[in-house]
Amino acid sequence: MATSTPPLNPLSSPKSKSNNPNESNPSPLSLLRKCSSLKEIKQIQAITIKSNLQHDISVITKLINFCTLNPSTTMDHAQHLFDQIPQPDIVLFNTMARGYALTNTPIRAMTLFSRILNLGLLPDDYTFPSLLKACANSKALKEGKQVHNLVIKLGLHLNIYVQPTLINMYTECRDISAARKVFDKISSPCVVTYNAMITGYSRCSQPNEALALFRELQGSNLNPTDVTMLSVLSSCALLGALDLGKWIHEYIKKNGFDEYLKVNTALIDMYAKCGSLEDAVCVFENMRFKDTQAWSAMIVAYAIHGHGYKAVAMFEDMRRVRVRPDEITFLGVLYACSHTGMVVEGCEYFQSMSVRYGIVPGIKHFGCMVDLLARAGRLDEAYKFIEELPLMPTPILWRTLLSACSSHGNVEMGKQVMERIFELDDSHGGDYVILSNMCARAGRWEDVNYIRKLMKDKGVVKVPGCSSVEVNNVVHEFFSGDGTHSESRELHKVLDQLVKELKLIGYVPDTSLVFHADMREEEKEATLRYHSEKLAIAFGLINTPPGTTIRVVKNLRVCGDCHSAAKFISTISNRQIILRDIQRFHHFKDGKCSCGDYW
DNA sequence: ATAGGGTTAG
Repeated sequence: MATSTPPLNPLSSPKSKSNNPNESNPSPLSLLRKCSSLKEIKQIQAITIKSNLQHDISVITKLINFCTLNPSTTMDHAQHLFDQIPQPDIVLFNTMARGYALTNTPIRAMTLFSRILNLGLLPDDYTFPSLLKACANSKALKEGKQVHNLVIKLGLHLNIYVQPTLINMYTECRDISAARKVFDKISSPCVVTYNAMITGYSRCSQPNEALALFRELQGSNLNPTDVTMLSVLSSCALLGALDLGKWIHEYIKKNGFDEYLKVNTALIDMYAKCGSLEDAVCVFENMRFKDTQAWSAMIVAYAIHGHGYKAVAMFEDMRRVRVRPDEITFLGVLYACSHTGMVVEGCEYFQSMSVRYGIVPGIKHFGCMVDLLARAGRLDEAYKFIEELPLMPTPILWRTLLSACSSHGNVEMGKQVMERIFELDDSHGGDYVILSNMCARAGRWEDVNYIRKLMKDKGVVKVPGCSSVEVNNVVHEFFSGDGTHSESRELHKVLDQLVKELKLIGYVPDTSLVFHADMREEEKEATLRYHSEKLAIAFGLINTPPGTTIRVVKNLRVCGDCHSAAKFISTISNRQIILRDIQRFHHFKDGKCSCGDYW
């Protein structure tokens, strides 16, 4: 009878099924070959019904497990199968929980968990990794802690599969100290647990801690893995420390990790973010096989270095060799367009994203579009664009528009936008600073005073500007007006002299950017002169041999006056200055910047 | 039958 069914490829062989239908252990599971599409799963399901196995819990578990191989399209079906089982066992629950964790539907996972407890079933070491992953995905710290408590109660905190997910849950919920507490209690962590902790540090922007733990791992008798290298490279990228990154690259080559596709992608990212586009290109070109992620990393690399046209050309190459772009590729392309003023092209790519590739634009794509329009001065269109969004706008979208209002000097719209931001979040110091600077430049001092008072009343603080420069493998940090660095006195003198020389070749300090309205002109100039970027550049100038490129990393957007000064410094000192700010790179050379002043 | 850490964007 089985032979009369139409040919079905997922079946291993119809013959074996009719061999011994009533033997004690015919293992119907052996008939099920791995499959993941809904169509294949339904075909197999039809066979289980024919063989009257649709109530066999192990068969259904297997089917549901197939659904978790491709969960985004098959989990609804899994749910359907699951609902028909009157008394699921713990294995079936675990399988479902895994699917929910992978589809990012943590609430369903937690509901499942309550059901397990209510039924009096005992969750085991297979249950918790999925549950914790679900909590991590949804950043549900409260639920995560509950699960953690139960893990301890059941004595499963020693399980090597549970430990990394516990750490991962805490770091994804941004509770890094809780994660570290878990880590410290483990007597001999395995390499996966180390990786979870190192990754946690880098995801929480604590690259130095990540690197310290990597060194500890090197000192142990465990061997780092490719995953370790991904997090370590990500940490180098955060620091912008090129020399360190190069050292890690050597280590990667020596240990054969350069065979891994993802490690190479992370290398491209690291080199790009450490300011060496050439090295990023070199890694990319040496890759034998390039996937979507590798292409995306390279597109982003060109984009953040101001080579918008090159980034777009890369995208066209990618299409030519038939690598499918994903939502992140498009973020890179749109970013490139907005930072190069390619408004028409940007709009076209935005359209083609959904029309040709079926990618639903997310909030970040909309953010790129706001930036694209607003940067180009089409402020009204950008405003309308945000208002007509199918999603709830985040303060980030309005903030993007606010920056553009500032660079285009549109105070009226700036105020309007600020109101919209305040409806959502009034605790962001940077917003006040932008608006205040705008008003100051327009000479509206009463507005400036009002904004300052508002900040004071609400207790809003602005993030201090901080710039760092790497000299002889040591990263030196400077804060605005900083007098703490050991060489600061000398540095101030150097800057005083430097600014005098810069003025001779045409530099004019832009004192309208100084926040305090009631300062005298000389005081304002002095404040400007000791901005963190300038301190870092000056430190680089006096501590490196002539002609060396100076690489500076800043935590905020570069200030307009420092941008202007850096151009003049590149001329006067005959140096290349590469400055990474929170958004992108500025390459200063011969009095010009790679951003073309479009920022 | 079921299980851990992951790059690219922001």
